[in-house]
Amino acid sequence: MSKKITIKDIAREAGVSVTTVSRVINKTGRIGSKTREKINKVIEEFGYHPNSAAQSMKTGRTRNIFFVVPDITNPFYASLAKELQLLSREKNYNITLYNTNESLKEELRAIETACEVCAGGIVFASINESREVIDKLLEADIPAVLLNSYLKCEFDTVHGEINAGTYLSTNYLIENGHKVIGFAGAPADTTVGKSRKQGYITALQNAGLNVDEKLSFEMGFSEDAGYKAGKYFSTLKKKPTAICCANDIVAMGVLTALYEEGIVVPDDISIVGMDDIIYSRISRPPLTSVSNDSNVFARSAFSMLFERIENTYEGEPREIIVERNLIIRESVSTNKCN
Amino acid sequence: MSKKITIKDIAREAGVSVTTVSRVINKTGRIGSKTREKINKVIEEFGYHPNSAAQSMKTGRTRNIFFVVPDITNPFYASLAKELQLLSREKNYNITLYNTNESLKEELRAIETACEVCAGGIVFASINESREVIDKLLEADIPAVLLNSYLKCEFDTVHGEINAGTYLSTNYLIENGHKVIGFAGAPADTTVGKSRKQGYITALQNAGLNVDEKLSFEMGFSEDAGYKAGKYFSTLKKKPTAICCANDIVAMGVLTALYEEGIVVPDDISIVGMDDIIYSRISRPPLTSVSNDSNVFARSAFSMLFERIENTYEGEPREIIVERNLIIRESVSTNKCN
DNA sequence: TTGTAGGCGTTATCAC
DNA sequence: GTGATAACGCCTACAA
Repeated sequence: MSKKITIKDIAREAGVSVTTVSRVINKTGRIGSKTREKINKVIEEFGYHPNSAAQSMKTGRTRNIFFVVPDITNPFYASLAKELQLLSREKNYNITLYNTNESLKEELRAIETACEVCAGGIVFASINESREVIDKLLEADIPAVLLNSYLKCEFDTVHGEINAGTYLSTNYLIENGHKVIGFAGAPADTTVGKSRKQGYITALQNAGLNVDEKLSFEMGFSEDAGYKAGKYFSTLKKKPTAICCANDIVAMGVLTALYEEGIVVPDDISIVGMDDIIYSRISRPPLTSVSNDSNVFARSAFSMLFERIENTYEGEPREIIVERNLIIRESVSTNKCN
Repeated sequence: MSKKITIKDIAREAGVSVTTVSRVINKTGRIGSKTREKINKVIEEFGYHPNSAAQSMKTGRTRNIFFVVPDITNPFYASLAKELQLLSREKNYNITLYNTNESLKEELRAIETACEVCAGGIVFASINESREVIDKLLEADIPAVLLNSYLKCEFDTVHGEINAGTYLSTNYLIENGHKVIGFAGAPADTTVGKSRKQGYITALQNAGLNVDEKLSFEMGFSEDAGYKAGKYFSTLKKKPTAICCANDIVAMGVLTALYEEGIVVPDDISIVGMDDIIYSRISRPPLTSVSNDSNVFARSAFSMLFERIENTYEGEPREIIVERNLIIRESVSTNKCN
């Protein structure tokens, strides 16, 4: 914007007052159609755009939504970001990306920052729900929606069916005759981690199978954690015949470790992942996984958020549950009976 | 920020004028150390943060840098975004994410949007350089750095060695005895696409090998494009013994198609990728690739951008060239002589 | 070294 | 329907 043209220039040029111009920009109040046309023409002609700093100084809000994520490098969140940005653009909003690295401190700081810049909304994704975050969000008084939070709270949330993902995948393993099943990946001290572990345990228990803590390797959601888990399992005398992984990235790490150890998947050990990231299709073997549709997350979050922003909905907090489905590929051996 | 505290509140509480407070905030002008301490204490105590809308209304700039990318879903850009955000946070800047989907129209719109919100800087990544973008950037008059642009222009740039990536990988293929080598992926009408193709061609020519257009399948940087390329190559009577892929994602698609067709990599056909995304390690076989260090990109871009923002450097446009290295894994058969 | 006052571009509250 | 005018919170000459 080389020469800044303001609402005043438009008003002068159109021979009206700034008030009137402001009114047609914001579509507020009644305006004669001839006046409106005239003004719109001038706006068009001059390529005028309202200065958003000035706008938000008045309104105390910017057209800017904070997207707070544990790790943008995770394809699930990257896709989410992409869709969110697309949706936001249609409403003339921008997306501010805030990567927390799964740290509570950063999550809190993200909210503070959102306040400082008067963010118009927050889409908050975490692997660990905490009352601290919610309180801070409340205090911030910015419309927000929580992703992957199972906590009952004051905000709209969208999440997968609780515990369902690993339940589905573990159950599939059981159906295929597996009885000694390992669990890899999720950090034990996070909400999402606990939930994933619980799905695994429930499936085992429902089938009357033992839960053996030696068969759980809970470290983190990274490929590195998966790699270590794979190494660990390969040292066991009584190896599992299958491993349920907390997400696909972890599964990839497990795959790499097993490959290095000369263990063949799925012939020796079966693997299931979770999230169905696009790379699960191209792994060898293609990874059986559980869907976690980022676009559904994005759209649900977005529409709820905007109803809050535009005061279209002011009722009780809502909860959208995203269906999960087993995606069967080739990383699980069938009819294993040992 | 429930109750908004302003600079006035701080001034009143500290028993000084707003000017003085403003001065200590912006570290401008001389302030008595006792006064400064007092003010800082009050600021701390009240948890005061300057309203950035008001600030930028004065300065005409926000602490906000636009990160414009073709596709945030590409791990290279996702890592870049992560690092960029980390760096920015230290300077109290935020990252606005703008995904262009490789469309010129969106790229232009991104720049307009950056103007509207008075962005403090732009990091612009494209697979296609165009004078139009550069002119718009110039007109926007916002400090900017270009990623992957080889065009000599008015902005600082950071890019890999021109044509070097595919030159390196193709050459490696040649060294290992391959003579019939395909090229997969890059869209022919983009700068980056052309550059990658050129590296491939140069390597061939240097080795006195024929360039056969039938062995080029130029479609796009997506996995899907790679998949189609793989299918295409598998239908050829005279199949290549190796394929140079324009990036790793394309290579992944090729791998999938070849796998479906029962063609074994690297025994039947060798594959090389490019960018060394983390998933190339976990593909089967692990993919031989060429490094493209996103962290180096991020840090170089960031430091140059901030020197512009802070007027620490005002000289000629600079150009940072990021070294590329061949990463040898297992997707290339050695000693192929046919 | 510190304070006073004006203005940045909008929107909102009045009047007309 | 339309127009003056007062904020919004901050920065910055200019004064003292």
